Amino acid sequence: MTTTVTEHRRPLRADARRNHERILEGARAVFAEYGLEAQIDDVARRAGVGVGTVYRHFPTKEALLGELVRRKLRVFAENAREALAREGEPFGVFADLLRRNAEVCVADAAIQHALMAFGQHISMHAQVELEELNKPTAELMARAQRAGAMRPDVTVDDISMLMCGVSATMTQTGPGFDWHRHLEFVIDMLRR
Amino acid sequence: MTTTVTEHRRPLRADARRNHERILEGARAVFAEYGLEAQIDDVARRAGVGVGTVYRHFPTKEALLGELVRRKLRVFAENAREALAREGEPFGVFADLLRRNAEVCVADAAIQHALMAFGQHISMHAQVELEELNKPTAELMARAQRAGAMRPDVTVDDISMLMCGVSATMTQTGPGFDWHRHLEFVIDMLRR
Amino acid sequence: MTTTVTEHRRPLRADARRNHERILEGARAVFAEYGLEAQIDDVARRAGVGVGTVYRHFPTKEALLGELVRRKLRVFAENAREALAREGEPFGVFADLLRRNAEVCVADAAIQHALMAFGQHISMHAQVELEELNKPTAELMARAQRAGAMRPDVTVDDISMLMCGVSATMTQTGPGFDWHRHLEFVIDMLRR
Amino acid sequence: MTTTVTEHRRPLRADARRNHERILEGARAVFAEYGLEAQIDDVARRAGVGVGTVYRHFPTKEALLGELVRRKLRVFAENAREALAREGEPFGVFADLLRRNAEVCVADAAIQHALMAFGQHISMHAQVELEELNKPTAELMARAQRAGAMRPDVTVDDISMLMCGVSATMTQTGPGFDWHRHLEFVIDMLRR
DNA sequence: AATGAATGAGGTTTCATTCAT
DNA sequence: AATGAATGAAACCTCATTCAT
Repeated sequence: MTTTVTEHRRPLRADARRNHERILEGARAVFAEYGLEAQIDDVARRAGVGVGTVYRHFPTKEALLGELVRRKLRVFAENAREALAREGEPFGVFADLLRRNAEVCVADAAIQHALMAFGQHISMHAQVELEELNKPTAELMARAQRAGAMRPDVTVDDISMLMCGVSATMTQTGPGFDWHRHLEFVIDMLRR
Repeated sequence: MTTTVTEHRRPLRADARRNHERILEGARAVFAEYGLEAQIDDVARRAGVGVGTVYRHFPTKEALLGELVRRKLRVFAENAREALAREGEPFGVFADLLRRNAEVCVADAAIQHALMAFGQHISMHAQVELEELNKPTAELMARAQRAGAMRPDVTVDDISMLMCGVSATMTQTGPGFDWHRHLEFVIDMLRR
Repeated sequence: MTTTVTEHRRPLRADARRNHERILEGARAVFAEYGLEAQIDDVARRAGVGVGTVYRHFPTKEALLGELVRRKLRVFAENAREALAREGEPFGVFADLLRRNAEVCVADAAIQHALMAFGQHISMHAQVELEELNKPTAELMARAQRAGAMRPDVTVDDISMLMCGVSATMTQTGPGFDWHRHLEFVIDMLRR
Repeated sequence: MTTTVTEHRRPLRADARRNHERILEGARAVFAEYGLEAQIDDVARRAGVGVGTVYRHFPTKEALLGELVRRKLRVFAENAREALAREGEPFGVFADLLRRNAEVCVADAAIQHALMAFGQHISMHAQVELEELNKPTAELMARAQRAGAMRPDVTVDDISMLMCGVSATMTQTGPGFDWHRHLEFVIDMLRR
């Protein structure tokens, strides 16, 4: 098995790096459009490369999905760090972070499906990214809790768990289902 | 297209009825064990019948899943009607119903996956069962709301939506994920 | 293997005989409509009996087809015997027989397909009927040949062969294909 | 839908072209040996490739059969063009063409079956090839007719039709069936 | 004798992954 | 490093035939 590019063993050639991006973006697009059953061939076509190239960059379909998930988690983390740098009423800042990340999620709900389908495996494949997300999040929560604006018994893991629930609503189109509403229920519940 | 048994055109022969049950039970078991990608052949083997028999009863994999889902919804509805007949503090009765139904869910979380995977389609295939569930549930909620123990703006559809979130936690095994905890958060949300 | 009804081992009960007819007629109809890939279930449904009943009467799909073919050959033979009894110019009488039998054929061209698909097997399954057909046909041909109106080198087998060709045109819908025209060519071939 | 090779979108890679040939040849062989019910797996095995490869080249069994038929028609056409270039008594040249093409046919009579089974569809899938065949054939016939050696009322379409009849004899093994004899009847009939 | 449910070998097709070019 | 053709293990589904009722 060859060294995967994502492990950054050595700096990539410029064109390889460009392909890497195009594949990831293509994957995001086709999974968003056709769901997880989209085929690697579709990803390749969308990315404008051959299947072989996809496999050179990601040894397996699961690995590709995994990277998409990790990317998303990195965006979440980035947003969290930004929130941390922001001035303002702590609970409001935190609530806005949840709203913002939810918007990121909904952009391609299929990745959400991936997150679910992966189930237990995800924590293994995104350990690092999860921690990078949890660190600033925990700090934001601590601030809000110290200010007496957030339930003191809620933990970062609870947030992941509850937000997974909100994501589930995104992929579901039940009668009267509305993830914005779901999210506001969650935020309300966290308050005080 | 052949008449599917589920349409109850005519009373089934004794052996057919028995097989129908065995198939459904077998399906529940293999989906619980191997997830949704379990194959019809596996279902057949587990049920102790030939593949053809499975296809005679359920023309397609989706139809089989659909029936499993409907069955589950019927159990939910049954529990709701029982709760309605029960004496006691309205909110507590309702909360217990949620807890009880959640336990039913977790028995075979894979069906939950099906519920998710179905997404938008489910409401079409389980219209009737959903209504049978919603009727008593709405009545229970109205009681709790009249007693001032439940948020007055919550609707039955909200309950479905929030419980789907809880189900998502069942299928996910994140760090610190605990659906009991998720459920209690939800119950808290609904209070007053 | 059970005794097939077609072998007339013992007189059939009235209802069995009726079913036998209905099955044969149903088979003729569905094979004519859907071609040879029509299923035994279709035959049974059309005949208004269960599959099991079809199998009681005909041990196999091929046997059913075989009987249909034999029936057709019996009609041909019947027509040939009638022609033999008729007065008139020998070649004309013979040509009319061919035209008449061709009309019988076209009624359900699918049986023709069966005749073709069977290929080499048919002569084994319809030996008797073929002879019953060939006897009067040979006599008719001899008359025409004695009268100097038909090529003297043509044999009964040639007629079967040439008429199979005409049948092929019936099942084929090529551009400009017209079995009436094909048949008249054949009749011309035979003349003097 | 993937681009089928037969559409000649771009020059095939050397190995793909080789496989294309091998598949076609394998198909010809197994259909000749086992008839039309030969399976794609058999074709693949005979060609020494995987099933997937067969499906990459021909999206469906019918497509594969179709190409075989078209190939055969191209050989017929090629022979017709050669005959056109030949010196000699026009009717004799034409008769020899029929004999030659009949020999091509008999090489793998199963394709003939395909031709029949296709029935009405064939003209749609082989329009071009049919015209390529009909053009020189019509010219050869015109010559013979102008020379007063061929019946003036026969058309190219009649030839197709009559030759289909001869082909039927090839696939049938009735008692006394002999396609050479059938063909000579046809040729005789066309004379003058 | 009739019924139709059950059977399961067999058929077509898909698609993640490998490998020759 | 890139390409896309090749692979073949599955997956789904059909249907001639058997067998319990």
